[in-house]
Amino acid sequence: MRLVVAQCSVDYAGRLSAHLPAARRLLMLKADGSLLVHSDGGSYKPLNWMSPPCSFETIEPDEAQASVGVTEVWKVTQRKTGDALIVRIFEVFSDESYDLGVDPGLTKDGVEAHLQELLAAQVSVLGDGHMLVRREYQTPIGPVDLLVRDATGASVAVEIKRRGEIDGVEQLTRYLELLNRDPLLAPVQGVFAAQEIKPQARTLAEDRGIRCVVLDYDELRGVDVGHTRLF
Amino acid sequence: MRLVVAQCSVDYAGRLSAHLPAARRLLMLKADGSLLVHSDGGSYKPLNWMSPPCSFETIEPDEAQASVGVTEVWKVTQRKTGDALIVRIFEVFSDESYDLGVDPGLTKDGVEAHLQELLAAQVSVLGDGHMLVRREYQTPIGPVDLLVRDATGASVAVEIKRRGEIDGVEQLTRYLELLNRDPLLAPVQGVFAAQEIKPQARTLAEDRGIRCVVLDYDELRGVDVGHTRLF
DNA sequence: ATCTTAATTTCGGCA
DNA sequence: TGCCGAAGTTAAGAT
Repeated sequence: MRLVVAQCSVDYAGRLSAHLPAARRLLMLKADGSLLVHSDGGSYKPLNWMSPPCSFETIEPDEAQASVGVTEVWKVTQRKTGDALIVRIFEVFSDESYDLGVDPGLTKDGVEAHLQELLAAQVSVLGDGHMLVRREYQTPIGPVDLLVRDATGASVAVEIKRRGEIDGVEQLTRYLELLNRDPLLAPVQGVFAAQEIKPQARTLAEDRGIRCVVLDYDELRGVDVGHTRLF
Repeated sequence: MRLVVAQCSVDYAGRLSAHLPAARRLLMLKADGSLLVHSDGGSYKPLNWMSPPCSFETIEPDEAQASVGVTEVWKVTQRKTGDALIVRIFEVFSDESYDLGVDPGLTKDGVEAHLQELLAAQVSVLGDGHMLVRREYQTPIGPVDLLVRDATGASVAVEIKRRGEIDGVEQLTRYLELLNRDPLLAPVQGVFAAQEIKPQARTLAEDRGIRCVVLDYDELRGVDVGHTRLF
């Protein structure tokens, strides 16, 4: 990894056009040729970048550029899409390279799959007497997160999301349409379960007779969590 | 901005849990206290991070940590959400700070809003005799991108996307359902316009009687563009 | 390889 | 400020 702190301007031409006027920035050049242009604020997204696979080359500035103070020009291009990133460097404050090796990678815990697992183990959260039929119940248009039977034995299709938005309601609606054609299952009730449900999604869901259930992750995980604390 | 290259392990506890085993990485500490952990590959997304606003503190390693070689512990916390990132440092290879100042920011050109603007000015692209009624025609469930009348005077609702996927078709379907309840507008024809339309989206749209139109950005922009070339 | 879906999404716009 | 939708989304999993 090569880290360059420099006064520079940046232009991107590809799926859109973008321009960064000259300023002091960090240029991060990764081993795969990709380039990130970071400022000293904002979130993790760079001001501009080029994703791998891409090729890096350094160009001598032409006379016009040199006359306005450009000492070096970087050109990073993506072969496939034709996207190009041009960095014009006016002054370099630091230029260091490091060998970081390959990263062993991240392990995660607590995403949607985990929510599904927890809810499957406690479908009674959805209502007294509910029983799990199957997780990932297969249909021709994709799997329903949970298929459940309520206390009366009626079928319930559950769509689980971390954040419940309109997309999820549409998805569940398509499943319900299909499941309700099956005489062995129909009538199938829909339940939209999420840690957080957006008002628009709730409105749409209820308008379609789909019940909304807000999930409490900590509660699902159990009171006596005993999960490792970091500090 | 402080750049530290170090052998370190990272743990995140917040909306989910995540762990990075010890390896050589770049730690980017921004002026707002936010932290990015980058490896020497992948795209612009860090392996792990903490978004602002957050606070940074350094902790002395306890005996157990010191005994396995931890020389320093960083703790970055977000007040609001309670998220915490813990970086355990084993060895520092470089530690440099730079004053980058505030970035003037990015200017963009060529996104969806621009497509809508261009198409609004040339609705005849949708068919001979088409006339624009309104851009961003308001409905109770959100604005329709373009409301148009065709050569016969019939209403046409246009949904514009950069990339046309199923979501967009669903969105347009909801609008059409609503607009067709209005006797002053009905019957309203739907047009799904995008630079690129995914096969599944096209199938769904056509199945619902929605016409698909592929937009050519360069063509909409006009032949004599005269846009600045980068190289 | 292509497509679908989630994301600690981030980011901008508008009410 | 909160909500909603787009993004040069990126990234992971399934087909």
